[in-house]
Amino acid sequence: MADPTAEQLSKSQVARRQRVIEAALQLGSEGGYDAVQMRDVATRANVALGTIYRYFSSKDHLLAAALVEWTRDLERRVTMRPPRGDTIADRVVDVLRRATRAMEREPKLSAAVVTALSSNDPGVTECQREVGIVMDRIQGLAFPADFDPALQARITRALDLVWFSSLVGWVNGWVGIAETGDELDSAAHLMLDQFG
Amino acid sequence: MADPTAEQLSKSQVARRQRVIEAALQLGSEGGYDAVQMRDVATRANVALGTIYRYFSSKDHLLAAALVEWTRDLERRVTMRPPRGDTIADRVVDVLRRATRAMEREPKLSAAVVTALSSNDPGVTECQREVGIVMDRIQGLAFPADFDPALQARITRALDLVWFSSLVGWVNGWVGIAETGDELDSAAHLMLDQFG
DNA sequence: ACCACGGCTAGAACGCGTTACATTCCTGGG
DNA sequence: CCCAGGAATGTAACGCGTTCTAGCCGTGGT
Repeated sequence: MADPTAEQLSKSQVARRQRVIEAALQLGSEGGYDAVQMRDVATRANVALGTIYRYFSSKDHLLAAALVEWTRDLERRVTMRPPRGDTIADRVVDVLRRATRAMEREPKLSAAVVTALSSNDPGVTECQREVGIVMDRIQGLAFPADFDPALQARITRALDLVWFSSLVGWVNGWVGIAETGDELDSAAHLMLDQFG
Repeated sequence: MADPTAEQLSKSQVARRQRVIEAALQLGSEGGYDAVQMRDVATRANVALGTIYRYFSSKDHLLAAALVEWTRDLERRVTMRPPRGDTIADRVVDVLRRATRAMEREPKLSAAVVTALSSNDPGVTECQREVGIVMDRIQGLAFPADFDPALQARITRALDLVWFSSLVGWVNGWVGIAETGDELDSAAHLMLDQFG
């Protein structure tokens, strides 16, 4: 079943699934996308190759699922230590730059999961949606409570798109990590400076 | 050589290269990315499999090169019939929507080339850059001549990123084509309504 | 305690991008 | 006109994601 959220998994099954994700994370952080080879993941997770495909519909789905976990971690961290800055734009940029910095710390792994996220595998679609939702929530922490929700949604959505493009550009080597941050910065200010 | 722009190609070589691209376009428009199989491209272009790799470093590079040609066509069309609209935002949106509509007419092919464009193949990087440059020029047609160039570059760049994300979202089935247009619309207005 | 059933395993097999190799063709310089 | 050398051909082979098969194991219902 490609969609684990719909099923009741036994304790050992949850553990197996987690072992698989962890194996993928390890291999990915060591050698990037290409180094995450399904046979190696299986070996390292002490699982049969076919078993992986019972939990994930593809290699990309597996890596995308890992990114979902990562995003949730980020949300936790940002919630713990809320964004700093005088203006909305500053706070939004603060949040997005924190996300970028976290990825910078594991460049190979980040490249791997971002690559996976732009696959058209159906299993990935749900992960993509999930990541988008969490990113929206995270950015929401940078807005004042009385900000017009519809407007906030539009801005947040646009910044999600810019963020995603920037990441893809970075992992594919089109731009350096610094430009990535600058582009986010620029876009956020273009959209937000006109408001408080 | 993966970079045909640097070399002097004989007449028959140019023709061969073009046959390969055309074969890829045909297969792509019939069945999308997966249907563009290198062996089939070779057969249809009356070329040996290995020959394709003399001109393109990968399947993705081949498809990306096709997109570059497509983008140049778009530029020609937009130059012929300049963007319409009262405000800058309207004109920019007009241009971007025209691009989107053109893709809508060949959904399978568009999905194929956009997929290729987000590959991390080194040969693709140059195509990506080229597409970006052309898109910037096209958008430039929507700005008045006296608009601040630095500001225009920032806005154009951000819209490129939004455009790219939207396309990826569309070809991967995350959003419908209508939302794609709306997202561009929204972002363009967010950034441009504050100016003329 | 037993049986049936569904998940798990090991491993083979398939598809397609990519590469390698031997051979033939074409072209431009002597 | 001829020859050297790069380009093109046809085909086999490789790598890795994915799928398939056959058999084993463990668990939950009777």
